Amino acid sequence: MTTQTSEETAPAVQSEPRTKGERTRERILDITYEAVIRKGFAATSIEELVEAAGITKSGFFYHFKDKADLARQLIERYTGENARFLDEMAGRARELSDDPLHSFLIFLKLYAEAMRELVYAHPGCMVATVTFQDRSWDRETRQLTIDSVLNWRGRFIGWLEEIAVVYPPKGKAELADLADAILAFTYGGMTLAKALGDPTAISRQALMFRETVRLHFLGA
Amino acid sequence: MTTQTSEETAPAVQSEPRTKGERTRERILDITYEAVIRKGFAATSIEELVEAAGITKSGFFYHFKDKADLARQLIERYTGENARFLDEMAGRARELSDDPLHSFLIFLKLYAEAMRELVYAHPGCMVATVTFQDRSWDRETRQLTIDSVLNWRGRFIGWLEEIAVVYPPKGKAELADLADAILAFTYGGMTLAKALGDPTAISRQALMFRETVRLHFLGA
DNA sequence: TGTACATCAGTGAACGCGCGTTCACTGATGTAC
DNA sequence: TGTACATCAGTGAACGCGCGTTCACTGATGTAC
Repeated sequence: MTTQTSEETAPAVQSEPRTKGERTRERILDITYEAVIRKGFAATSIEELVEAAGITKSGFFYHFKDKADLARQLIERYTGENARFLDEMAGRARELSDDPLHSFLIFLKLYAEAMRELVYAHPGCMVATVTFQDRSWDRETRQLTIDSVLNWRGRFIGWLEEIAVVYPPKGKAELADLADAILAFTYGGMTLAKALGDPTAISRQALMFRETVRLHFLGA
Repeated sequence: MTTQTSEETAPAVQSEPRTKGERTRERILDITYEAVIRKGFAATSIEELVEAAGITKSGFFYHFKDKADLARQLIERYTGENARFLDEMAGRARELSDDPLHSFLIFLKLYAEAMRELVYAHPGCMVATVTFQDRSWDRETRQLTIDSVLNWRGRFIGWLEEIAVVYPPKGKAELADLADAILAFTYGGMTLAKALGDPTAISRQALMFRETVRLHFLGA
């Protein structure tokens, strides 16, 4: 019974899961994500997850070895999703201009626009949650998020170096600090958005940073 | 027995506690702060706190009505400490210059310097932890942190308006967005500092923002 | 096309441990007369 | 200066509940022959 035709609340894009088990697993991860963002990992019980997912606790342990395994799979999924999200945006920006500076400025504009809607749904949110929050996560899981941060930091630095070749910087700031600023205003903006209840906080910070980049490479 | 002469590990400044009970209460709050920053509130048990404090669980309940009461007292204390910290810094900056812009730039410099050492010890850290993290905190407690954020946001906006009277802005950014940026790079910088294991992240962001402010009001 | 077996995707009941909380009691210190 | 009582700052033992985890079992689907 209760064969509720759960109307396919598909989790984003990514090759839609084939088997029934896959779908259940994805559903649990969706529910977990939402709960962890709201309350933290330690405060999220398996009991509430399985109730929301419409299975039993033992069903949960069919899909996940233990709670730490759930954490690891969650982070793997969302660092991946974050990477795809940024990749696609960077790719589109590169297509719209051959000039590295202009494509970077386009990227920041696209990013600001996307952030107006995403905010909490944004997978990068998990990074802030993990690094900030809990030593509930095991070492391996924390390392996954750190790696993803370092990866994108490195790519932003590369992009900025590419720009600096064409446009010798007018400002004093280090390129690494500019790259860090993207990460900083994203995580800080999320905190602010939550505290102020204003989801536009991140995109406004993104546009301010865009101006900083313009001034840094082009001058006034 | 075990009258360990606990060598007075004084908690910051603020009118040192007179009675024995006061000292114990402060000690518990110190220990709680450190644990919450590391692991989150839900993941922090009363048992571990009292063990570190060297009392029994029932001793804890002499000082705190329940766990939510501990949370509330913790936040009250650290929003207060944060306010005093910023107040003193703003006060010193105002003393060093009568000009609102220059005193603001001095403030940012002082802030950047202070952040090089503080990072995790910084009481503002609790804001990020509470707003980001846990719905473990009750409504009253969350409101306390939101109020403190809004309070400082308002003061920064006021200061920037004062500057704008003397120095008509050259840049496009809204003053409110500039004010938000201080909060954003602080919280974002903390996330970054933790993720990268680099405590200088915040102060570098502070100095970058300082440049942005300079350009906004003075031009290139 | 039918039967045998294997795998998938779970169920249901029970477990032990730790956690927040309570409650009756207590030794040390402070205050009144 | 000594006694009576009150308050402070806890202790120790017990509680029940929820949580993560296990284990034996099961119905539905897939595959081999």
